[in-house]
Amino acid sequence: MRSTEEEAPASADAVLGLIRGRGGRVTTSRRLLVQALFGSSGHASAEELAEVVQAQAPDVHLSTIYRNLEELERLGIVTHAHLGHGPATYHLTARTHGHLVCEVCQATIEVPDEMFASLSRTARSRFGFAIDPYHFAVLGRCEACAV
Amino acid sequence: MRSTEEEAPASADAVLGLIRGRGGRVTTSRRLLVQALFGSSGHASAEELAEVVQAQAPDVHLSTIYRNLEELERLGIVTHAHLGHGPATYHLTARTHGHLVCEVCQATIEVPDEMFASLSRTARSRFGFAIDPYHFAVLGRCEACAV
DNA sequence: GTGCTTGCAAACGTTTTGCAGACTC
DNA sequence: GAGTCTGCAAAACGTTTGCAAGCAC
Repeated sequence: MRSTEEEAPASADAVLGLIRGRGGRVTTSRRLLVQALFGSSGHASAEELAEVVQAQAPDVHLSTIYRNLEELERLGIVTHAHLGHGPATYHLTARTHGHLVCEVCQATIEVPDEMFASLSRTARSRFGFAIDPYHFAVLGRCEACAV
Repeated sequence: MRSTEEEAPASADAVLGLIRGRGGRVTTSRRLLVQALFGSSGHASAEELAEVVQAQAPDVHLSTIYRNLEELERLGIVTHAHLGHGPATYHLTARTHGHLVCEVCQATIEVPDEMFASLSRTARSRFGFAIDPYHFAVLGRCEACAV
């Protein structure tokens, strides 16, 4: 379901090497951003990542974070997900996983891939459609907020 | 899965009666909006609904459409769904259904409820989570855009 | 006349873009 | 030095809000 294009770079340095290999420049903002991604639990918005980066380099602008995240997505290193309303969250592609998000309290449950196996199979056989269960969370109500 | 609170009003007039019954006023913009919803195929954005309304009453403002849609959602008559990036779509609650949306070409497939039965069961038993498969579409790739 | 509703304008939060200067290679 | 990357400011997008005037009841 998750295709490993090449190998996923396992360290910040490996990612920076990949950037350099493609003719890109290794700048302070990029180094710090990649480090922030490796250090993040996996649900960081652009703004949160910016704060981590800015702790070390206060002048890095939010638009630079967005531009670099976009570039990292093009390289397949980063993936974004939408967990309901509010900002998108960014994480290393290797750490991708599905989410259940409560519409009421915003609680987020990370779910194992096999939960989508049946839906995935049916969508493919009935509609030729390959679902990507990671891009948008599945909304609903958690136990505490049940109606 | 879909609870019929009272009966779903079956006509524009019935909806307007419901509004009046709650102390609300039946205004031109409301009448036209409700008619637009009954006339719509079911995937209309606020802006598209505004255009339909404005064909008859050009001065109706987009913000009025948003306020009225909000009110209709409070009454349980209207539901909105997010089909990927871009604006939300609004439709009569009675016409709610799930969606598969292609990340590449935006093609939208309406899917029968039972496609989510297995996911729904597993989410409930494993996490006590009641999924709402209508609020956010399931993204992926359609047959034509498969990788 | 009461008070709900409206149009307008302005703000919102998230993300994107144009530009001239700064930096990596 | 060539060309990429940056900060800043401003715009874009969909949506929400404050306000005074306008309309349904």
